[in-house]
Amino acid sequence: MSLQREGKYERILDAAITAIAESGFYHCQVSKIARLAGVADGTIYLYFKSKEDILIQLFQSRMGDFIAVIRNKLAQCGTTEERLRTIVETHFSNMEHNRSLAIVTQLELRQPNLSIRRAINGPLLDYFKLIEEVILLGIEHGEIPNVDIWVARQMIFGSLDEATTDWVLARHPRTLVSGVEPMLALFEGALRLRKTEEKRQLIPDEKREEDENANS
Amino acid sequence: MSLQREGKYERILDAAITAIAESGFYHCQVSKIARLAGVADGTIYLYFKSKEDILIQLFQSRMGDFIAVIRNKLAQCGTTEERLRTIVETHFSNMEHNRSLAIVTQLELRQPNLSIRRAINGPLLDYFKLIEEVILLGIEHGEIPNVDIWVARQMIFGSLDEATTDWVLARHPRTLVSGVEPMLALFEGALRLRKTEEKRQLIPDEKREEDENANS
Amino acid sequence: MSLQREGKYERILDAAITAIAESGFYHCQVSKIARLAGVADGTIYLYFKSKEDILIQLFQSRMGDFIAVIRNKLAQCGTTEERLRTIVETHFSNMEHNRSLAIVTQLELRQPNLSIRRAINGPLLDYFKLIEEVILLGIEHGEIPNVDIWVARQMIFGSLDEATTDWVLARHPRTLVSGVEPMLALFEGALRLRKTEEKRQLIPDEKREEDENANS
Amino acid sequence: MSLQREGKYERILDAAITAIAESGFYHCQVSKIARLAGVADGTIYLYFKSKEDILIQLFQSRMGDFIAVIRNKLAQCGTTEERLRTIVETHFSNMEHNRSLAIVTQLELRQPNLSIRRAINGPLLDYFKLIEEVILLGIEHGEIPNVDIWVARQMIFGSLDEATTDWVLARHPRTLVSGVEPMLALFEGALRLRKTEEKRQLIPDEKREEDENANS
DNA sequence: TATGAATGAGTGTTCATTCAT
DNA sequence: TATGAATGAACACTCATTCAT
Repeated sequence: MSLQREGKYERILDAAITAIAESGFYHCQVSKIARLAGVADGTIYLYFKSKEDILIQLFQSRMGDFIAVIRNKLAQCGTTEERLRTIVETHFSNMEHNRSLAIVTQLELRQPNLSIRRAINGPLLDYFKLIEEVILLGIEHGEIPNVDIWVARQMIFGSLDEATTDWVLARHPRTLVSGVEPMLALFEGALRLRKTEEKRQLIPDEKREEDENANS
Repeated sequence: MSLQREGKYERILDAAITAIAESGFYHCQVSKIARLAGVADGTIYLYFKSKEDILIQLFQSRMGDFIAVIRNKLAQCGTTEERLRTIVETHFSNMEHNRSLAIVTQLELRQPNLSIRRAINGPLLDYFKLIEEVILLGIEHGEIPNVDIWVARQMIFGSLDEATTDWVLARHPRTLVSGVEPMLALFEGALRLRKTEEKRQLIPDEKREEDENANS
Repeated sequence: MSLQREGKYERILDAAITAIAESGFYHCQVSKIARLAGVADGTIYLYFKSKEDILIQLFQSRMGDFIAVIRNKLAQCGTTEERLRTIVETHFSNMEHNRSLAIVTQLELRQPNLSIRRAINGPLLDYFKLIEEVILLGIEHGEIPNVDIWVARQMIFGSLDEATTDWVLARHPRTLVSGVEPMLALFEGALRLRKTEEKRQLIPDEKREEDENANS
Repeated sequence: MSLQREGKYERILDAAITAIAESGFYHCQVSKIARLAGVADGTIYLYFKSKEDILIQLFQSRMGDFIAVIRNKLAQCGTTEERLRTIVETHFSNMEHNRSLAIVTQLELRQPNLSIRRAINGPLLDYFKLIEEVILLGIEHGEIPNVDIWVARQMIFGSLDEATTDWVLARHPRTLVSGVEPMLALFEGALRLRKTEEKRQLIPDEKREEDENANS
């Protein structure tokens, strides 16, 4: 029974992603979501308080999953370079593999509606914190000079977000993941990332100077 | 501000910015805009085809002004460093001095609605092109290595946009303009900007004037 | 314009009486009232806050008229007997001549709904006060012994009300006005009404005693 | 009150009285009745055809009890005075001791809904007949002059009903039973009741017993 | 141009009832 | 009998747009 409940809950959420991505939150009728989910209109209200609540739970659930995945991957990274790469790669590939969710995230969730904003803020701030932790760790490890963490986070998230929106709006035929390397290069430059090869103590100082020259 | 003298068109546009910033595009009634503008509901439809059309013309008009201002300022810049500074400063100060417009721009214009998107794309692509030109010029002048212009533009616009959204949503008490310097530092790092103070010592005045002419 | 407004207001009220009498307040759709009134659904909401508000204004308006009529007639009565007759006659004939309004009054307005109750109480209490004033005047004039005014009012209104409900529900084929004389006889007995022939000073005391015997 | 031992039918009926008295018939959900009764929603439909049927059976059951009680008490009365007193006292005390039932009876049962009306009519007409029998007996016994029985019944029931509604709506802080004596005085006056204390002095005991047998 | 009363299509939500278990 | 998740018909109300003045 509980399994069926969960089944319907997820089906409604998936249907909502598709429906909202197609028509936008305001133009998408609850009955359309119900039809896509294969349930009756009224059934929606056994799982969600209101139409707005669908949007909120949708974001909290999917963004929660997303952050959990990134956190797991980050735990296995040894350097800031790897961590940045993990964030960019996971962000882009996740969005690319779930275009409807990306549309909802990039467009529909930018609501001025207060209750929606409040509900969205939680998971979003988690993501921000995660990015900021990576920067802070880089500074502590001496990989990054003392940058303004807040602004650095704005740059990283803003860039990923804009690239995703660009892709969602199909302003450009490129795949999202094709932007991973150039984006990473920009981030490393912006953060003056000192590649941590020396940590492994295999690389002589001269080599490092070459790298720095290449970067400048 | 003389309510009687300004054209009704402008008054309706200003009223729309205020009203939409307050309640969001979908929750803001045409009659509210009319009331704020001091005109009858029907009058709106003498100047605008539809409610949607208000949003579109609003963005086109204000974004057009914004781009014109930046273009003017850029014409007077001699270096990529100055040009980047101009963009960041103008973007932030414009948004900060017109919070309602910023709210509309940052939140309300992210509509998946196709006709709105199409109408918004024009001015936005102008802005993108403007940023890309600055990067391209930097590359041509040897101030910037060969970066992926597309991705660089995504980073610059995305960062400015995210910082503005952050400020609009008051996630942070800082003023927007306080982010100018750190943001610029990041951009310069990301673009591996070769500061052109030395350059000037290498290039004769005549040459520099040619560059400036090319930019104007 | 104001005339047209009033025209529609009244038309909606009349339509509501008919529609509610037919189907009951809860089963009667706003669109049915609109159709009967010859206006669009939305027009209703230019004149009334809500469906409930229609019921409230309906009662306040019609009951107000009713009380005004009775008050006028009472002002021309010289004796308690005449006043009681006026109340019974007016109550019955008004109801009989406006069956739909009677249905609404007798059945639909008995709502436990608090806001409806509150709105109804005003005019109803006016009517109660009017009845109580007649009784009080009778006591002051020595036409009625010292009865419990509150309970006397309950009896008078309750009897009129029940007779009206009986008639509305067609439990009996009699006309309402055919009940005027027997009802008056009951009221006069209940109130031990001393007929005020003596006031006219034409009738000797012996006659009065006969009357009293007949009444006992 | 042992929730487990009472039959579910009775528990549902009691729950319905409480729930309907609180929110009114139309605003009271079947699921609320089920919750109060401690049964599942579906269980209601094992005992009742529909929500409407609950109201109908509720009235028929409770009103049937009420009439049976009055009939029993009336059988023990020797005079019309006693019979009237019995009706008024029982009516008021029953209502006062079961306020929720009174609310349902006074407010919720005034439904124009035909099927409800029809179902209610049965027990109500029984009550009416009972009152009319008392009046008729009074006339036959010479205690009451020849009054219009129909109208007299309307007066008696209407007065009791209005007093009860007054009390239900708390328009007055008095208890209901405090109205017994004044109400009785009014009824006796209205019916020109000839008190039978003297009568008993005229009639031998055997005769009185016959009367009582006739009544039972 | 300007008005604002009137329109009526459109939809989120409720809740009595059913039925598989 | 008993359950309670699921159903889906039904409806009050909103608001962008029109048009007679």
